[in-house]
Amino acid sequence: MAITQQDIANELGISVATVSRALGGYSDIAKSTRERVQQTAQKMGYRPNVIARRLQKQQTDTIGFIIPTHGPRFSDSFFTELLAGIGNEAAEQDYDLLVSTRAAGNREMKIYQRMVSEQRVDGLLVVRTRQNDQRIRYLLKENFPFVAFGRSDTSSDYPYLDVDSQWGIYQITQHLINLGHKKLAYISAPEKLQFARYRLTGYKQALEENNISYQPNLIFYGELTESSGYKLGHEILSKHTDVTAIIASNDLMALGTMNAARELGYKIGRDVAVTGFDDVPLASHAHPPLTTVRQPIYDIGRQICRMLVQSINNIPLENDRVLLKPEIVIRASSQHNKGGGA
Amino acid sequence: MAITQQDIANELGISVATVSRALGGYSDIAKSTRERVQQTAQKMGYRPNVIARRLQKQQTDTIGFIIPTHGPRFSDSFFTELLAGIGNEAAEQDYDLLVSTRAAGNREMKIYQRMVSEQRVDGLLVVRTRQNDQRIRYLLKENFPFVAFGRSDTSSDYPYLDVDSQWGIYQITQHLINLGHKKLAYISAPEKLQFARYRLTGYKQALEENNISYQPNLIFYGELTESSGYKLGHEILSKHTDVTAIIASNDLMALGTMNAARELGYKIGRDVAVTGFDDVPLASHAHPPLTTVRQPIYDIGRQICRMLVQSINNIPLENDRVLLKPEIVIRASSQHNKGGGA
DNA sequence: CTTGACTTCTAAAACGTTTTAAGTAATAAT
DNA sequence: ATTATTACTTAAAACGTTTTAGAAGTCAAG
Repeated sequence: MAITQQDIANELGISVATVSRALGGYSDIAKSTRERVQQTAQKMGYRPNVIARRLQKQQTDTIGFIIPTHGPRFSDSFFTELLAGIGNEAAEQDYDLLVSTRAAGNREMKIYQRMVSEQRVDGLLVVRTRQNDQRIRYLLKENFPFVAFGRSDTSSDYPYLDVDSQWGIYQITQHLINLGHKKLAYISAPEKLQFARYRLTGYKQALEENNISYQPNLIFYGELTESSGYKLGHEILSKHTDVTAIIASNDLMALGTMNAARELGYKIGRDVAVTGFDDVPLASHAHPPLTTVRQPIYDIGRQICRMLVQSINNIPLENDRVLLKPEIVIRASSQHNKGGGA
Repeated sequence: MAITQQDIANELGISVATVSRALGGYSDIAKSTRERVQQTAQKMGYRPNVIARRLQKQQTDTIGFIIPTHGPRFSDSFFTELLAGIGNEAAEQDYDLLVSTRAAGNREMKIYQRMVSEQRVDGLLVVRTRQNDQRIRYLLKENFPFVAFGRSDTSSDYPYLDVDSQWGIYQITQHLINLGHKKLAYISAPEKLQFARYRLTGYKQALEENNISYQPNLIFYGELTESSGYKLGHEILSKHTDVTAIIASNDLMALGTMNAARELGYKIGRDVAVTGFDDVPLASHAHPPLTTVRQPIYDIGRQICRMLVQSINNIPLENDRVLLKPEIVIRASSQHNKGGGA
């Protein structure tokens, strides 16, 4: 059986209250007593029981993070990196991290309700915000602490951090147009994801400013996976042989597209330009290296975690609506182009 | 404030004990009472407080999983997939999943000690087992429930699941030799990882059986990342121009190597064969698709989680040392070879 | 009418901690 | 010598649940 404060108290012939206060470093305990308690605790190998502490303190010192997976073979290095950021920051702040993996859908809300109503965590991290996001609606209704990575369309305010991906895609599109591209296909994230909107808007905005007409049939919707990018890449390049640039809304789809293009005999960078979003480590090592919009994923993880901890502890956030400017990373997948085939 | 059993008891004029037993479905509660309690609980929106329950039950219904990261930009889709398996199985078994991210090293053991001694979890999952693994030694000493993904060299027995990667690499090497390769470089995982040994042994074994002399200078040690594979690929192909096949001990390094090879003007599959290990989704979409050894990562996650839950509940495992035969997946990265250049 | 069996319910203890409110003893001030 | 003040300690309550041990009531059998 584990050693408890009671055991220490018995050993020293004092009360548990004194033990608790001595270990807690309260000033109303004599220095000598405190030291005796600490030494005995050490000697006996005392370790606090966190569950008991949590019950008394009515807080769990735990934050929850529900990873939205899609399908069993869920594999996205974006999330490992984000998780590393969140996990490391949580550890530094002395918080435990409770992780659930759940596909979006009906049973997803059950998890959120469980976390909140059964008081499993003190706060939640919400990622991949969606249009009219029911998770956010729920958490706001329950007045439960949370921080989101991503804005939402609900007008209500809540603390979030987001990357200005409209600006990012705008810049990338502009870059491609500057290179002479006129037929630019766009592979979007699923429409229900909030960031899909922003990115598409950035694309449209760049076209408009350059007097290139927006063609809805050049917009394709993918699932953010490599295999989805691969399929759409094939489709785009076989149906629309005049397309000279493909803008994908994440790196995984861009990599898939690159593979499809190569398979069809295109030389990437020369015959067709491909760009992504995220700058996962894979992007810089792709062949050719992928032009993309860099999100500091690890740091984002750290920062949303830090914001959440502050929010849980009622420390007002100096800025509770953070919008980061991403960085455009030009690499060979969008270079060497002499003007496309239009 | 949340509704407690006390509130229900007051509402109905009965004792908390009755409420608890009614909700717990005990048979010594009259059917009518049980129904009244259930209805009232429902009506009042009662949700159990898991912390209180845990304190009383002296168990957390939580399993811990410490992800060994390397460096801040940790990004490995292997772990997302494993995590998805573990997370989904844990949810099915009604367990919470506590995740920590920590680089191997000194502070790593602190996390394990914390989890165990402060009773934060009922059991732990250990992955990436190492030689003389101190985590395993510690858990065995503490007699704490755990299941490892991977064997270790300690003779002591503990429940584990592992993939017979010696066999896998042996098969892959044999396959390459059959294609006519005679100079086969090998990119190993860090030597301290237990599986690095097994895989290297498989490689040696295949060479030996085919009377190809083992050359220590064809063995290279990488960090399991793409960029590490990329660097080593460069090194191998520039230093050893007679090498016609490169066997990497995971897919990420294989992909990196492929990029290096392509950059150096090699046509993969024709000029040089490259193989990996894992079969992450990326492998099949690489260009050319990567020959590799398939580990069912998601299922492994599910299975080690299931084993752990059984072990926590003292249900004897029918088999507590599972060794899975991996599957060899031949793809284009090792085809079309006409006999190498030796 | 007693006994035993059975059904249904509950008071109290327990889990291990922190907090509250009060107590004791010594010292200083009046 | 009484009263404050200070320094230290602690009994008891609290957190919300489950479990233990037994009470109270009903019914049937003897």
